[in-house]
Order: sequence, then C-alpha cells, then structure tokens
Amino acid sequence: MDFKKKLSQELQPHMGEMTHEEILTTIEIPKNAEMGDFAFPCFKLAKVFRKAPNAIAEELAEKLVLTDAFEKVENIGGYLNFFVNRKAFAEAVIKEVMEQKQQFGSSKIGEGKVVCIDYSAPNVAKPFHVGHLRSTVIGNSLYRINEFLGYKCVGINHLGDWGTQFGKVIVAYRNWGNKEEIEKEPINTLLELYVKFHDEAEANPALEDEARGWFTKMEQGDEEALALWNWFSSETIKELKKIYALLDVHFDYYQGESFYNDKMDAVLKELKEKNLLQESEGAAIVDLGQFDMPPCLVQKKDGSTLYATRDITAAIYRKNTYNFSKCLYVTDYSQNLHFAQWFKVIELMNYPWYKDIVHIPFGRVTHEGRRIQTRKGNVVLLEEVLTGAVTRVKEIIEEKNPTLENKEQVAQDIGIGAVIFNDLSNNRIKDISFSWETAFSFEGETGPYVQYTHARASSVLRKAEIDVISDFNAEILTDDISMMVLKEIQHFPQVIQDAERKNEPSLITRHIIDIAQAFNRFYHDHPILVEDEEVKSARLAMVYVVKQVLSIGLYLLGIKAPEKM
RNA sequence: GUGCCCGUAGCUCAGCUGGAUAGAGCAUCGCCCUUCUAAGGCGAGAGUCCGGGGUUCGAAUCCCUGUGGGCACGCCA
Repeated sequence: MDFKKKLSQELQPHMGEMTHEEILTTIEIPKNAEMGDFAFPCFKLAKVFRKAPNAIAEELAEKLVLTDAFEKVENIGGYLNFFVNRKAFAEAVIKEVMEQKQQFGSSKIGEGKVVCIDYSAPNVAKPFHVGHLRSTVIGNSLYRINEFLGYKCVGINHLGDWGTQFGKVIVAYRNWGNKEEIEKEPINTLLELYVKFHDEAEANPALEDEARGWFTKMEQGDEEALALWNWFSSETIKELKKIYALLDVHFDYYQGESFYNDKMDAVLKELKEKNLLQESEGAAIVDLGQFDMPPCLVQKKDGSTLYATRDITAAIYRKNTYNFSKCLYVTDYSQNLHFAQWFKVIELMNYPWYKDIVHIPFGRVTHEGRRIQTRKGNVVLLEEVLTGAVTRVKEIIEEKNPTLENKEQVAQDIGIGAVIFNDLSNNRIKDISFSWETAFSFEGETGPYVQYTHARASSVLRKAEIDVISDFNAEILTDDISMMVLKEIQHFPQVIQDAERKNEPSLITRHIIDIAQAFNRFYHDHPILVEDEEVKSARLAMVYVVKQVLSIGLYLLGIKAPEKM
C-alpha cells in the first residue's frame, strides 16, 4: 500500500545506476497539491545522462508506463510530477487503518531488543518544578514510541538521592530542623532547610566541610546518617508518586543514585586495572586530554564518589542486567559535557556497547527571562501548573458543555494533556520560556485542539450508531480536502519511525496537529450524517480512521484522548 | 579564553538527508453557529530566513567567517 515505494519501483528501470534507496530519498512530496502527490526532480540525472533536466523529465514522462496506482505523470520544469489514483489511494489508506486499528503505525523493528530509558530523575528533598517536567514527559513519550515499534522498554527513574546535598540537608536538619514539620510537609520543609544551609554557609564556610563530612559518613554506612537520608528520601518519593500518577507516567524501576553505592568500588577497581586511573590534586581522574576534553573525576580526595562514577557504574549494571541494545539518557543540555566524558570512559574501558548509550539533551526552561532555581525562589511548581490548568479547563467546560458527564476526569485529561502537549510541541533542544498564558491556552496548536478534534470524531461515530464500517465507496473520498487528510494519515507510520530515530516526540506532536487541521477542514466542509447511505458510510470511514490515528498519536505522547469534552 | 548549541513574521515556533512561490499557531482586523461539539472553519495584513563570503544547476538548509544570546569547562548533580 506504500505508494512511494511503488513509485520508486516503477522508476528504477529508467534511473541508470540509482539504487532503490536513492530513488526513495529523492522522491519528494510537493508542497502544493496542484503539482501532484509525489515528485521526482530530475536535476541529478542531468550529469548521468548528459542531458538537460527538462529534456530528461520530458522523455521519462512519455516513456513511463504507470500501473493503476497512478493516474498520470507530467513534467513541470524538470520535475516529474505524479498524481496518484485517488480512489485506489483512499481505499488503501483507509483499509489499512481499519485493519490495524490501534496498531496502525506500529512495527516489529525493535523485536527482541531492549531499550533502557533514564528519565525524570528528580532530586530527592527538592520540589518538582516545571523544569523537571521535560525529562519526564520526553522520556515517557520515547518509552511509548519505542514500545510501539516493538522494543522492550525499561524505564528507570535515576533519582538524585545520593550526593553531597544530603550532607547539607543533614547538617541543616541537625542544626535547625524539626521532625513534625517534615512529616507534615516533607518537600517544602526539606527545601527550606536546604536554602537555610546555603544562606548560613555563606557566612560560615566550615558548614560546607561539615556537609561533605556527613556525606562521606553516608557512603561509609554510618547509621545515623543513613537513617536520616532514608527518611528524607521515602517522604519525597511518596510525593513524587502522586505527581507521576497525575501525569500517567510510570517507571519499571526506581533505581536512584544510592542504588549503586555498593557497586562503585568494583568499578573503581576495574578502572585501575585497566590503567585508566590517574591521581591528580588528590582526586582520582580519567584523563581525556587526547580527546580534547577535561578529565573525568571519579573519586574525590576524601574518597567519596561523584556523579560520573555513579553514571558509569549504573551503565555497566544496566548492560549486565537488562542487556540493552540502546540506553537513552534524557537530561537537559547543560550536562552535554558530562555525558560525553563518561561515555568516553566507557569506550576506554573497552566496552563495545559504548556506542549504544546516548544522551538525549533538551533545552532549558526559564521563567520571566530567568532560569528556574529552587534556591533563589524563582520556582514554578509543577503541581501548581497542573492544578491550575485543570481548574481553567473546568471553567471552560462549565461554559461550553455544562451537561458533560464525568467532568472531573475530563478536565484532568484535558488540562494535563495541554501541559504535556505544550512541552512536547517544540524541538527538544529549544529552550522554553515558561508562561502561564501559553501553558493555559487551549486554542490553536494545542493538546486540547487535537483532543477536541478526536472528541468530535468520536461524537459523530456515536451518533451514527454503526459499529463497523465494512464497506464504503472510496470514490466519495477523492476530493482535494479528503486527499489532504488521507495523505497525512498515510505518512503517520513514517513519522513515528522518524521520532524514534531522532528521539524527537515533537515530530508526532506536529504531525497530529496537521492531521487534526486537515480533518477539521473536512468536518467543516463535508456533512457526514447525511441521507445518502453511500456517502455517509464513506465519510464515516474517514472519521473512524482519523479518530484511530489521533488517539494513537496522543497515546504516544502520553496524553489521554477523551471521547467527549 | 576554549568547546558545544541556538538565531526564520510583533510573539512562540515548523521547514524531512540541499529542490518548485519560505509555512503554522498566538496576537490584530474581517466573515461563518435554525445543520454531526464555534476548544471549530474561512479570509486579510505581517519576512533583509542575524550579517558577509563560499560550494552548487539550485542554499533557510552544507562549508568558512563575523555578530547576538544560551550552556559547559575539577572535587555539585
């Protein structure tokens, strides 16, 4: 049913040395539908055949004998423009979606392969703010995309539950803390302690050493230190799980940094045995000078470990435990160098899978031109954003559809969907300037727009009271507007694969907007529930197919698709 | 200072591995609800694709250079 492949096959005999692949990549889709459905620019052939592109196109246009998948071909200034047989096209696209339903666009390319995805990874004892949302939703979407393509996914929450900052919180707690307050409101209280520590430490730098000392105690298994740490972290995780439930994000494992505490000695030993370790200013490093990178620190002068040590250890553990064929790390781009460094260490350790670990960097979130810093008080809490969005959606429902059943649930699906969609709608790498206005906008290129389109399609199908559209006359769906919808749909499987290859969920976000836009035009121009049964069933087939595809697309982004809204 | 990333309409962004007249949304202005959900549809205005070179039949896209911004660069994560 892939018309592009079909075209490529038909072209190949006339293309000299060009491979099937080369032809496929050369075929393009004209921006303007008047120029056909597929186009083949003949400029590259000019050199091969030593003729003007226009002459080549002219000749080919006459010579080509097209199968019934295509209606005609014409030469416009060196471009061969192909026009599909619309009826055959419409029938093929719709039948494929009707057969595959919620599996349309899925694949088996990942069968038998495991992909580990490390995402979210918030810090224990710190609030979950909008900055943390990105890793969470990008990772979650990549999880769903990979799974849809046949991979077995292992989602890991690499919590920031280890490190010197806990020494700081312990010092603060011992000096100024209070048990009841923490139990009542764990994250905020712990944050206050952390902030207080930094304020005090400015005047009294000795506190920093004390904090490092407590962290060293943690690493050495000191009971008091570990008991406090354990308490802080279990209180935080309780809170985190509430947010993940709201977002409908799940992890196969909560393996924070502390999980690797007893596994790092072996790695340090291995590094030493492989002759990679050097002593420098009292610390243990892996020198990366010959790769134009600063050294990778793996052990501090006091013997405690660092972020890189834990990442290296975790990667080896994951390879041994899950035997991934790839392992993705979803963090913001300020960590680019860190990942480049320890990836290089893995390579130097002679692990051939060093090329299977990949950093998925994303842009940073700012608020009112400033970076979001928990300590500086410039925070936008995720919980506030989510509940704010849901509240706003409730108001809109009251205004537009007050008789809607299940309002609470729908409001939650739409409000949270809007926030997630917004986060996934730009290229990963772009910085995001958080604004309440944008987060709470539900018109235009937004999640609610796509959800609304889906709900309208669902509603029509409900009213039609037909379960299965078994037969339809595709001739009815050959007008320009229908064709636009169908072309977007037939492109959908490719978009999913591109999203996986580039680790870029926004490709799906963009594409389902395009589908929704095309469909809304169709919906506006073509009455569906009409008297004429032939017309009705064909249009219903279109509605059915669009509903399927939108719901798959939203699912892959981690967003719910309500039937009514 | 060095390295990496970004610069496209007033704002937020698409633009696939170079291709035909650079596209959306928001905002502004105008039109469309007795008809399947107006969270919708249609139309208008709005661009030195940061500047300058180069490669090419063809450059927003590739290369060089300048510039503006962001990030990173040893005991934080």
